[in-house]
Amino acid sequence: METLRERKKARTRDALLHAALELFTTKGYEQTTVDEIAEAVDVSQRTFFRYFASKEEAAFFVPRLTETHFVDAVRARPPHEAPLEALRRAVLESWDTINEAIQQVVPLELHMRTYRVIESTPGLLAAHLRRSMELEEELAQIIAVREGLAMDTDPRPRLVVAVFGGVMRVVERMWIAGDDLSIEAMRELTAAYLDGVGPALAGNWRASESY
Amino acid sequence: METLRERKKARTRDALLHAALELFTTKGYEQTTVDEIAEAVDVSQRTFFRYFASKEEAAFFVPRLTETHFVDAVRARPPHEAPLEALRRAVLESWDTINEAIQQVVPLELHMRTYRVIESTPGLLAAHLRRSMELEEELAQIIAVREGLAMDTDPRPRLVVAVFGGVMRVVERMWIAGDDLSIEAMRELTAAYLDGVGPALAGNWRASESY
DNA sequence: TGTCAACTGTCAGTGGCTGACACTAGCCTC
DNA sequence: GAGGCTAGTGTCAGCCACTGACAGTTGACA
Repeated sequence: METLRERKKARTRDALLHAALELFTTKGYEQTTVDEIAEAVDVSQRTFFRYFASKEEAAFFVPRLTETHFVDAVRARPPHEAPLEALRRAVLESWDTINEAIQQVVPLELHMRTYRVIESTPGLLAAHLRRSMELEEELAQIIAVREGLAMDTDPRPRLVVAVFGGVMRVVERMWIAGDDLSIEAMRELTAAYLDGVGPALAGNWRASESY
Repeated sequence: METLRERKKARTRDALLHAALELFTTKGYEQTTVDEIAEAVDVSQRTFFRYFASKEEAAFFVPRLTETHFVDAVRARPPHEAPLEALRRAVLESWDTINEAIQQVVPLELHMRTYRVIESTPGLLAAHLRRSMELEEELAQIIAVREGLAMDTDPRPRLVVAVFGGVMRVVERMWIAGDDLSIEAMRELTAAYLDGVGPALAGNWRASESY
């Protein structure tokens, strides 16, 4: 059974999160002070910092969920798949299931708006990239274990993951820049770009005008 | 002719830069306050912020030089080279010439130490990654022009550059982690990893145990 | 040499973040 | 169901990065 204390805690945390994201997406991240967030929920500033280690952490609360979700999907991939193939299937698959998980915490539309804020706020973008790098390190670890390799001596786990991460960041960018924000659009971009890497690296682009 | 004012200005900027990097590398970036840096040069804190927009900017003063240097090298590549080939040659080439340029501003050894601080300080690492991303955007632009493509519709410029950037970040990581900090070691890593990308993506690693 | 502009110091203030302490409210035991 | 225990909170004081405003100083240039 859930105690009253815990329910109360969860409620203020949710309230703080909502207030924060709502303010970030309306008046901008840097223009929003922690005092304002706290005031909107009617708690002290000090309390905000007991729930979130920093103002930044509030912005990345939902993204953190999706990352965990994706990592789990990679871990669940059958070991006979080649590394890049496993990563590819894991992303495509995790998108189908992640939305429900998000919506239990925050309206999907609010999360989308937040994502835009992250991409357009220098400080948040920087933090996002560092988080991506940490995630890549974790993925490389998983791949290395799958393939029975030592990451210290063999760079290949990190290389595939780095390439994969690079492509995914281009996908994010193009997806957000475009006007079709559906999951399907994202799936198509992902598939197309991952397929496009090989040819793009080869480099005789003038011969094959496929775009 | 150089005026006295300008010389004086250059001298305080150099002094501030040196003091900052020296403090960063000895007691750590976050443990160093701007007041300490200013005090070491015997100027007011306000003056520091007139030379550097932020504490961060001081840490990235030298890296910014090397980036510009590298971008110039890419621009100078003959247009018949394939994109990835041009990028590859540009890095390898720019390393040979960059060191002199650095040493005119800061002792090479101090710069190395600073680089380590950047990689191990979360806030600086995040900033570094964002800078890398901006650099990649610039490179993609150059590539797009070289190949006569529109970046809005054709993702290939961004894709090659993203892959290239990803590999270079792995190179940085492994190079700093290793114990051979010579330029030659870096050249070898770069060449090996760039060559290794294709095979690593293919994925049947168990067949070819080349590492 | 005197005037103008650039450079600097001082001061006051904002915002993110932290430690310390006192207080309140839910929990658990007797 | 009254007691103590403890988790959660508010208040206060303070650090640090950073900024605007104003006044003083010092190099440039006629």
